[in-house]
Amino acid sequence: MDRRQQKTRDAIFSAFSELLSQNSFNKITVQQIIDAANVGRTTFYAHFETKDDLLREMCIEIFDHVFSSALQAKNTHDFSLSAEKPSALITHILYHLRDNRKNILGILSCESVELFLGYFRQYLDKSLALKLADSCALSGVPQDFLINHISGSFVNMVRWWTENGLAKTPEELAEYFLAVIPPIA
Amino acid sequence: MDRRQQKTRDAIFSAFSELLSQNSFNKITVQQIIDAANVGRTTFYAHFETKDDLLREMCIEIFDHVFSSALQAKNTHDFSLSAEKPSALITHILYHLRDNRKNILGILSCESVELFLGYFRQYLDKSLALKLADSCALSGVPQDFLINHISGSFVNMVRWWTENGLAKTPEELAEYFLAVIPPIA
DNA sequence: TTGATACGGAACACTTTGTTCCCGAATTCA
DNA sequence: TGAATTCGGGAACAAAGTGTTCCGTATCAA
Repeated sequence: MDRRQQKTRDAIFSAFSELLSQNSFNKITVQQIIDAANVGRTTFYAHFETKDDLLREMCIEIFDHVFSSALQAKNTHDFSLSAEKPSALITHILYHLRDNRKNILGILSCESVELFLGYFRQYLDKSLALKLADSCALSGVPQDFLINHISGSFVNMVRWWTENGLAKTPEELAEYFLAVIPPIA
Repeated sequence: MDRRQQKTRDAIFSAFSELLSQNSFNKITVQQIIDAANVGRTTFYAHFETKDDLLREMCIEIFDHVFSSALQAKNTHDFSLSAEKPSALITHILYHLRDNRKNILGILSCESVELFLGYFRQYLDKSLALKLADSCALSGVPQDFLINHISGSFVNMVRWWTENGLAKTPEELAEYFLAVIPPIA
Protein backbone atom coordinates (compact mmCIF):
# COMPACT_ATOMS: atom_id res chain seq x y z
CA MET A 1 0.00 0.00 0.00
CA ASP A 2 1.13 3.52 -0.79
CA ARG A 3 2.92 5.10 2.16
CA ARG A 4 0.78 8.21 1.78
CA GLN A 5 -2.38 6.23 2.12
CA GLN A 6 -1.14 4.43 5.21
CA LYS A 7 0.02 7.66 6.81
CA THR A 8 -3.32 9.31 6.20
CA ARG A 9 -5.22 6.31 7.47
CA ASP A 10 -3.15 6.15 10.64
CA ALA A 11 -3.50 9.89 11.20
CA ILE A 12 -7.27 9.68 10.90
CA PHE A 13 -7.50 6.63 13.16
CA SER A 14 -5.31 8.29 15.75
CA ALA A 15 -7.16 11.58 15.70
CA PHE A 16 -10.51 9.83 15.80
CA SER A 17 -9.43 7.70 18.73
CA GLU A 18 -8.26 10.76 20.60
CA LEU A 19 -11.54 12.55 19.98
CA LEU A 20 -13.50 9.49 21.07
CA SER A 21 -11.84 9.55 24.44
CA GLN A 22 -13.26 13.01 25.08
CA ASN A 23 -16.55 13.29 23.22
CA SER A 24 -19.25 10.84 22.26
CA PHE A 25 -19.28 9.45 18.77
CA ASN A 26 -22.41 11.25 17.66
CA LYS A 27 -21.13 14.61 18.82
CA ILE A 28 -17.90 14.36 16.88
CA THR A 29 -17.97 16.05 13.47
CA VAL A 30 -16.00 15.17 10.38
CA GLN A 31 -14.54 18.65 10.55
CA GLN A 32 -13.07 17.93 14.00
CA ILE A 33 -11.56 14.71 12.75
CA ILE A 34 -9.85 16.20 9.71
CA ASP A 35 -8.62 19.15 11.76
CA ALA A 36 -7.12 16.87 14.38
CA ALA A 37 -5.69 14.52 11.78
CA ASN A 38 -4.48 17.47 9.73
CA VAL A 39 -5.80 16.12 6.46
CA GLY A 40 -8.02 17.63 3.81
CA ARG A 41 -11.72 17.12 3.61
CA THR A 42 -11.34 15.53 0.22
CA THR A 43 -8.80 13.09 1.59
CA PHE A 44 -11.07 11.94 4.37
CA TYR A 45 -13.89 11.09 2.01
CA ALA A 46 -11.47 9.36 -0.31
CA HIS A 47 -10.68 6.95 2.53
CA PHE A 48 -14.03 6.55 4.25
CA GLU A 49 -17.54 6.86 2.97
CA THR A 50 -18.97 8.25 6.20
CA LYS A 51 -18.14 8.66 9.85
CA ASP A 52 -19.92 5.41 10.61
CA ASP A 53 -17.74 3.68 8.07
CA LEU A 54 -14.66 4.99 9.85
CA LEU A 55 -15.73 3.56 13.19
CA ARG A 56 -16.64 0.28 11.55
CA GLU A 57 -13.27 -0.13 9.87
CA MET A 58 -11.42 0.81 13.01
CA CYS A 59 -13.28 -1.77 15.09
CA ILE A 60 -12.63 -4.48 12.52
CA GLU A 61 -8.92 -3.74 12.45
CA ILE A 62 -8.70 -3.82 16.22
CA PHE A 63 -10.55 -7.09 16.69
CA ASP A 64 -8.77 -8.85 13.90
CA HIS A 65 -5.57 -8.00 15.68
CA VAL A 66 -6.64 -8.87 19.20
CA PHE A 67 -8.25 -12.16 18.36
CA SER A 68 -5.64 -13.39 15.94
CA SER A 69 -3.00 -12.74 18.60
CA ALA A 70 -5.04 -14.56 21.18
CA LEU A 71 -5.48 -17.55 18.94
CA GLN A 72 -1.81 -17.74 17.99
CA ALA A 73 -0.79 -17.57 21.61
CA LYS A 74 -2.85 -20.58 22.47
CA ASN A 75 -1.29 -22.69 19.68
CA THR A 76 -4.46 -24.66 19.28
CA HIS A 77 -7.45 -24.91 17.04
CA ASP A 78 -9.82 -25.06 19.95
CA PHE A 79 -10.82 -21.46 20.51
CA SER A 80 -13.66 -21.99 22.90
CA LEU A 81 -13.72 -21.02 26.52
CA SER A 82 -14.26 -24.67 27.35
CA ALA A 83 -10.61 -25.51 26.71
CA GLU A 84 -8.37 -26.84 29.45
CA LYS A 85 -7.31 -23.39 30.69
CA PRO A 86 -10.22 -21.05 30.10
CA SER A 87 -8.61 -18.31 32.15
CA ALA A 88 -5.58 -18.25 29.84
CA LEU A 89 -7.53 -17.10 26.81
CA ILE A 90 -9.56 -14.62 28.83
CA THR A 91 -6.48 -13.15 30.45
CA HIS A 92 -4.71 -12.91 27.13
CA ILE A 93 -7.52 -11.02 25.46
CA LEU A 94 -7.78 -8.66 28.41
CA TYR A 95 -4.07 -7.90 28.24
CA HIS A 96 -4.41 -6.95 24.61
CA LEU A 97 -7.36 -4.76 25.36
CA ARG A 98 -5.42 -2.99 28.04
CA ASP A 99 -1.94 -2.62 26.62
CA ASN A 100 -1.57 -3.05 22.93
CA ARG A 101 -3.99 -0.48 21.63
CA LYS A 102 -4.77 2.91 22.99
CA ASN A 103 -7.54 3.05 20.43
CA ILE A 104 -9.59 0.53 22.33
CA LEU A 105 -9.66 2.57 25.48
CA GLY A 106 -10.63 5.60 23.43
CA ILE A 107 -13.58 3.83 21.96
CA LEU A 108 -14.65 2.16 25.16
CA SER A 109 -14.62 5.35 27.20
CA CYS A 110 -17.40 6.93 25.23
CA GLU A 111 -20.89 6.29 24.02
CA SER A 112 -19.85 4.41 20.94
CA VAL A 113 -19.36 1.43 23.22
CA GLU A 114 -22.42 -0.14 21.73
CA LEU A 115 -21.11 -0.42 18.19
CA PHE A 116 -17.71 -1.51 19.42
CA LEU A 117 -19.19 -4.16 21.66
CA GLY A 118 -21.37 -5.32 18.82
CA TYR A 119 -18.30 -6.36 16.87
CA PHE A 120 -16.72 -7.73 20.00
CA ARG A 121 -19.70 -9.99 20.50
CA GLN A 122 -19.56 -11.26 16.96
CA TYR A 123 -16.14 -12.69 17.66
CA LEU A 124 -17.01 -14.00 21.09
CA ASP A 125 -20.19 -15.63 19.87
CA LYS A 126 -18.20 -17.39 17.20
CA SER A 127 -15.67 -18.68 19.70
CA LEU A 128 -18.28 -19.80 22.19
CA ALA A 129 -20.67 -21.59 19.88
CA LEU A 130 -18.04 -24.15 18.90
CA LYS A 131 -17.88 -26.22 22.04
CA LEU A 132 -21.06 -25.41 23.87
CA ALA A 133 -23.56 -27.59 22.09
CA ASP A 134 -23.83 -30.40 24.65
CA SER A 135 -23.30 -28.48 27.86
CA CYS A 136 -26.76 -26.92 27.74
CA ALA A 137 -28.99 -29.93 27.98
CA LEU A 138 -28.17 -30.25 31.67
CA SER A 139 -29.03 -26.73 32.72
CA GLY A 140 -32.34 -26.64 30.88
CA VAL A 141 -31.36 -23.36 29.23
CA PRO A 142 -31.43 -22.88 25.43
CA GLN A 143 -28.00 -22.75 23.87
CA ASP A 144 -28.41 -19.36 22.20
CA PHE A 145 -29.59 -17.92 25.49
CA LEU A 146 -26.46 -19.20 27.21
CA ILE A 147 -24.17 -17.95 24.46
CA ASN A 148 -25.81 -14.55 24.61
CA HIS A 149 -25.44 -14.51 28.36
CA ILE A 150 -21.76 -15.44 28.45
CA SER A 151 -20.51 -13.21 25.65
CA GLY A 152 -22.71 -10.40 26.90
CA SER A 153 -21.24 -10.81 30.36
CA PHE A 154 -17.72 -10.64 28.99
CA VAL A 155 -18.44 -7.45 27.11
CA ASN A 156 -20.15 -6.07 30.16
CA MET A 157 -17.13 -6.87 32.28
CA VAL A 158 -14.79 -5.03 29.91
CA ARG A 159 -17.07 -2.02 30.06
CA TRP A 160 -17.05 -2.11 33.87
CA TRP A 161 -13.29 -2.51 33.83
CA THR A 162 -12.63 0.57 31.75
CA GLU A 163 -15.20 2.65 33.58
CA ASN A 164 -13.28 1.93 36.76
CA GLY A 165 -9.98 2.99 35.28
CA LEU A 166 -8.57 -0.51 34.65
CA ALA A 167 -7.98 -0.89 38.36
CA LYS A 168 -7.99 -4.69 38.37
CA THR A 169 -5.46 -6.93 36.66
CA PRO A 170 -6.47 -9.20 33.77
CA GLU A 171 -5.83 -12.22 36.00
CA GLU A 172 -8.20 -10.94 38.67
CA LEU A 173 -10.86 -10.21 36.10
CA ALA A 174 -10.57 -13.66 34.54
CA GLU A 175 -11.02 -15.13 38.01
CA TYR A 176 -14.12 -13.05 38.74
CA PHE A 177 -15.54 -13.87 35.37
CA LEU A 178 -15.24 -17.61 35.75
CA ALA A 179 -16.73 -17.29 39.23
CA VAL A 180 -19.97 -15.63 38.14
CA ILE A 181 -20.79 -17.41 34.88
CA PRO A 182 -22.26 -20.91 35.00
CA PRO A 183 -19.61 -23.65 34.80
CA ILE A 184 -19.19 -24.98 31.26
CA ALA A 185 -18.82 -28.72 30.96
CA MET B 1 -52.07 19.84 32.72
CA ASP B 2 -53.58 21.50 29.69
CA ARG B 3 -55.26 18.98 27.40
CA ARG B 4 -53.51 20.51 24.43
CA GLN B 5 -50.13 19.96 26.01
CA GLN B 6 -50.91 16.36 26.87
CA LYS B 7 -52.24 15.65 23.40
CA THR B 8 -49.14 17.09 21.79
CA ARG B 9 -46.85 15.23 24.14
CA ASP B 10 -48.62 11.94 23.48
CA ALA B 11 -48.61 12.50 19.73
CA ILE B 12 -44.88 13.12 19.76
CA PHE B 13 -44.15 10.13 21.97
CA SER B 14 -46.28 7.91 19.78
CA ALA B 15 -44.77 9.11 16.53
CA PHE B 16 -41.28 8.86 17.92
CA SER B 17 -41.90 5.34 19.16
CA GLU B 18 -43.22 4.31 15.78
CA LEU B 19 -40.21 5.76 14.01
CA LEU B 20 -37.86 4.07 16.45
CA SER B 21 -39.25 0.68 15.52
CA GLN B 22 -38.17 1.24 11.93
CA ASN B 23 -35.07 3.43 11.97
CA SER B 24 -32.22 3.92 14.37
CA PHE B 25 -32.31 6.86 16.73
CA ASN B 26 -29.48 8.76 15.11
CA LYS B 27 -31.01 8.49 11.66
CA ILE B 28 -34.33 9.95 12.74
CA THR B 29 -34.70 13.69 12.15
CA VAL B 30 -36.83 16.13 14.06
CA GLN B 31 -38.60 16.83 10.80
CA GLN B 32 -39.72 13.21 10.55
CA ILE B 33 -40.98 13.28 14.11
CA ILE B 34 -43.08 16.42 13.73
CA ASP B 35 -44.41 15.19 10.39
CA ALA B 36 -45.46 11.88 11.88
CA ALA B 37 -46.86 13.52 15.00
CA ASN B 38 -48.54 16.18 12.90
CA VAL B 39 -47.36 19.05 15.06
CA GLY B 40 -45.53 22.23 14.22
CA ARG B 41 -41.81 22.68 14.51
CA THR B 42 -42.31 25.42 17.07
CA THR B 43 -44.47 23.12 19.15
CA PHE B 44 -41.87 20.40 19.27
CA TYR B 45 -39.18 22.70 20.59
CA ALA B 46 -41.61 24.14 23.10
CA HIS B 47 -41.91 20.66 24.61
CA PHE B 48 -38.40 19.25 24.23
CA GLU B 49 -35.06 20.96 24.05
CA THR B 50 -33.51 18.43 21.68
CA LYS B 51 -34.08 14.99 20.22
CA ASP B 52 -31.90 13.52 22.98
CA ASP B 53 -34.11 15.20 25.52
CA LEU B 54 -37.15 13.56 23.98
CA LEU B 55 -35.65 10.09 24.28
CA ARG B 56 -34.55 10.82 27.82
CA GLU B 57 -37.98 11.91 28.97
CA MET B 58 -39.64 8.98 27.28
CA CYS B 59 -37.34 6.50 28.99
CA ILE B 60 -37.91 8.08 32.37
CA GLU B 61 -41.67 7.93 31.97
CA ILE B 62 -41.54 4.29 30.96
CA PHE B 63 -39.30 3.13 33.78
CA ASP B 64 -41.11 5.09 36.42
CA HIS B 65 -44.21 3.27 35.32
CA VAL B 66 -42.76 -0.21 35.03
CA PHE B 67 -40.89 -0.17 38.29
CA SER B 68 -43.56 1.50 40.37
CA SER B 69 -46.00 -1.15 39.16
CA ALA B 70 -43.56 -3.91 39.98
CA LEU B 71 -43.01 -2.57 43.47
CA GLN B 72 -46.71 -2.16 44.21
CA ALA B 73 -47.40 -5.69 43.03
CA LYS B 74 -44.93 -7.11 45.48
CA ASN B 75 -46.48 -5.29 48.42
CA THR B 76 -43.18 -5.14 50.20
CA HIS B 77 -40.36 -2.74 50.90
CA ASP B 78 -37.76 -5.27 49.97
CA PHE B 79 -37.19 -4.65 46.28
CA SER B 80 -34.09 -6.73 45.84
CA LEU B 81 -33.85 -9.90 43.84
CA SER B 82 -32.84 -11.66 47.01
CA ALA B 83 -36.39 -11.73 48.31
CA GLU B 84 -38.23 -14.96 48.93
CA LYS B 85 -39.56 -15.24 45.38
CA PRO B 86 -37.00 -13.65 43.10
CA SER B 87 -38.73 -15.00 40.01
CA ALA B 88 -41.93 -13.13 40.89
CA LEU B 89 -40.37 -9.69 40.52
CA ILE B 90 -38.47 -10.68 37.41
CA THR B 91 -41.54 -12.14 35.77
CA HIS B 92 -43.59 -9.10 36.67
CA ILE B 93 -41.15 -6.66 35.13
CA LEU B 94 -40.90 -8.76 32.01
CA TYR B 95 -44.66 -8.79 31.64
CA HIS B 96 -44.74 -5.04 31.77
CA LEU B 97 -41.98 -4.79 29.24
CA ARG B 98 -43.88 -7.06 26.91
CA ASP B 99 -47.47 -5.97 27.24
CA ASN B 100 -48.06 -2.58 28.77
CA ARG B 101 -46.07 -0.37 26.47
CA LYS B 102 -45.52 -0.64 22.77
CA ASN B 103 -43.01 2.15 23.23
CA ILE B 104 -40.57 -0.16 24.90
CA LEU B 105 -40.45 -2.57 22.01
CA GLY B 106 -40.00 0.37 19.67
CA ILE B 107 -37.00 1.60 21.58
CA LEU B 108 -35.47 -1.80 22.11
CA SER B 109 -35.65 -2.79 18.47
CA CYS B 110 -33.21 -0.15 17.36
CA GLU B 111 -29.81 1.26 18.14
CA SER B 112 -30.98 3.49 20.93
CA VAL B 113 -30.91 0.40 23.08
CA GLU B 114 -27.85 1.71 24.79
CA LEU B 115 -29.42 4.82 26.22
CA PHE B 116 -32.57 2.93 27.15
CA LEU B 117 -30.61 0.21 28.88
CA GLY B 118 -28.59 2.85 30.66
CA TYR B 119 -31.69 4.04 32.47
CA PHE B 120 -32.82 0.47 32.97
CA ARG B 121 -29.56 -0.31 34.71
CA GLN B 122 -29.88 2.66 37.01
CA TYR B 123 -33.06 1.18 38.42
CA LEU B 124 -31.74 -2.36 38.55
CA ASP B 125 -28.51 -1.30 40.20
CA LYS B 126 -30.52 0.48 42.86
CA SER B 127 -32.68 -2.56 43.54
CA LEU B 128 -29.76 -4.94 43.64
CA ALA B 129 -27.37 -3.01 45.84
CA LEU B 130 -29.76 -3.10 48.78
CA LYS B 131 -29.41 -6.71 49.83
CA LEU B 132 -26.21 -7.85 48.25
CA ALA B 133 -23.65 -6.54 50.69
CA ASP B 134 -22.83 -9.75 52.54
CA SER B 135 -23.32 -12.30 49.78
CA CYS B 136 -20.07 -11.35 48.10
CA ALA B 137 -17.54 -12.21 50.72
CA LEU B 138 -18.02 -15.89 49.99
CA SER B 139 -17.49 -15.78 46.26
CA GLY B 140 -14.38 -13.63 46.44
CA VAL B 141 -15.84 -11.23 43.88
CA PRO B 142 -16.12 -7.47 44.56
CA GLN B 143 -19.66 -6.30 45.18
CA ASP B 144 -19.75 -3.71 42.42
CA PHE B 145 -18.48 -6.31 39.98
CA LEU B 146 -21.31 -8.63 40.93
CA ILE B 147 -23.94 -5.90 40.73
CA ASN B 148 -22.67 -4.90 37.33
CA HIS B 149 -22.73 -8.50 36.22
CA ILE B 150 -26.28 -9.24 37.35
CA SER B 151 -27.97 -6.06 36.16
CA GLY B 152 -26.00 -6.21 32.94
CA SER B 153 -27.15 -9.79 32.43
CA PHE B 154 -30.78 -8.81 32.96
CA VAL B 155 -30.57 -6.02 30.44
CA ASN B 156 -28.76 -8.33 28.07
CA MET B 157 -31.51 -10.91 28.45
CA VAL B 158 -34.21 -8.39 27.58
CA ARG B 159 -32.26 -7.39 24.50
CA TRP B 160 -31.95 -11.04 23.46
CA TRP B 161 -35.64 -11.55 24.14
CA THR B 162 -36.79 -8.74 21.89
CA GLU B 163 -34.32 -9.61 19.14
CA ASN B 164 -35.89 -13.06 19.04
CA GLY B 165 -39.40 -11.70 18.73
CA LEU B 166 -40.47 -12.27 22.35
CA ALA B 167 -40.69 -15.98 21.64
CA LYS B 168 -40.28 -17.08 25.28
CA THR B 169 -42.69 -16.38 28.10
CA PRO B 170 -41.70 -14.18 31.03
CA GLU B 171 -41.83 -17.24 33.28
CA GLU B 172 -39.39 -19.16 31.11
CA LEU B 173 -37.05 -16.19 30.97
CA ALA B 174 -37.09 -15.74 34.73
CA GLU B 175 -36.20 -19.41 35.08
CA TYR B 176 -33.30 -19.18 32.63
CA PHE B 177 -32.07 -16.02 34.30
CA LEU B 178 -31.94 -17.52 37.77
CA ALA B 179 -30.20 -20.56 36.32
CA VAL B 180 -27.26 -18.69 34.81
CA ILE B 181 -26.52 -16.02 37.39
CA PRO B 182 -24.67 -16.97 40.57
CA PRO B 183 -27.01 -17.84 43.46
CA ILE B 184 -27.59 -14.90 45.77
CA ALA B 185 -27.52 -15.70 49.47
C1' DT C 1 12.51 10.69 -15.05
C1' DT C 2 7.83 9.76 -15.97
C1' DG C 3 3.30 8.36 -15.46
C1' DA C 4 0.09 7.42 -11.99
C1' DT C 5 -1.92 8.52 -7.81
C1' DA C 6 -2.76 10.73 -3.45
C1' DC C 7 -3.23 15.17 -1.11
C1' DG C 8 -5.49 19.58 -0.11
C1' DG C 9 -7.89 24.09 -0.78
C1' DA C 10 -11.99 26.33 -2.09
C1' DA C 11 -16.38 26.50 -3.33
C1' DC C 12 -20.71 24.22 -3.96
C1' DA C 13 -25.69 22.43 -3.10
C1' DC C 14 -28.08 20.25 0.30
C1' DT C 15 -29.88 18.83 4.84
C1' DT C 16 -30.70 19.53 9.58
C1' DT C 17 -30.99 22.26 13.57
C1' DG C 18 -32.88 25.54 16.70
C1' DT C 19 -34.90 30.30 16.91
C1' DT C 20 -37.97 34.18 16.14
C1' DC C 21 -42.18 36.62 14.99
C1' DC C 22 -46.88 36.59 14.67
C1' DC C 23 -51.58 35.27 14.55
C1' DG C 24 -55.41 32.08 15.25
C1' DA C 25 -57.49 28.72 18.40
C1' DA C 26 -58.21 26.42 22.68
C1' DT C 27 -58.43 26.84 27.61
C1' DT C 28 -59.02 28.74 32.12
C1' DC C 29 -60.98 31.73 35.29
C1' DA C 30 -63.96 35.31 36.90
C1' DT D 1 -70.49 34.11 28.84
C1' DG D 2 -66.54 37.08 28.11
C1' DA D 3 -61.67 38.37 28.87
C1' DA D 4 -57.05 37.11 29.73
C1' DT D 5 -53.87 33.62 29.22
C1' DT D 6 -51.65 29.95 27.09
C1' DC D 7 -50.76 26.80 23.37
C1' DG D 8 -50.32 25.49 18.44
C1' DG D 9 -48.49 26.17 13.91
C1' DG D 10 -46.84 28.60 9.55
C1' DA D 11 -43.00 30.90 7.53
C1' DA D 12 -38.72 32.52 7.39
C1' DC D 13 -34.14 32.73 9.34
C1' DA D 14 -28.97 32.00 10.59
C1' DA D 15 -25.87 28.56 11.66
C1' DA D 16 -23.68 24.23 11.33
C1' DG D 17 -22.72 19.93 9.17
C1' DT D 18 -22.55 16.77 5.10
C1' DG D 19 -20.77 14.98 0.97
C1' DT D 20 -19.20 16.38 -3.78
C1' DT D 21 -16.62 18.59 -7.52
C1' DC D 22 -12.84 20.90 -9.72
C1' DC D 23 -8.17 21.64 -10.08
C1' DG D 24 -3.39 22.47 -9.03
C1' DT D 25 0.44 20.46 -6.35
C1' DA D 26 3.24 16.97 -4.17
C1' DT D 27 4.61 12.29 -3.67
C1' DC D 28 5.29 7.61 -4.97
C1' DA D 29 6.66 3.38 -7.63
C1' DA D 30 9.00 1.54 -11.49
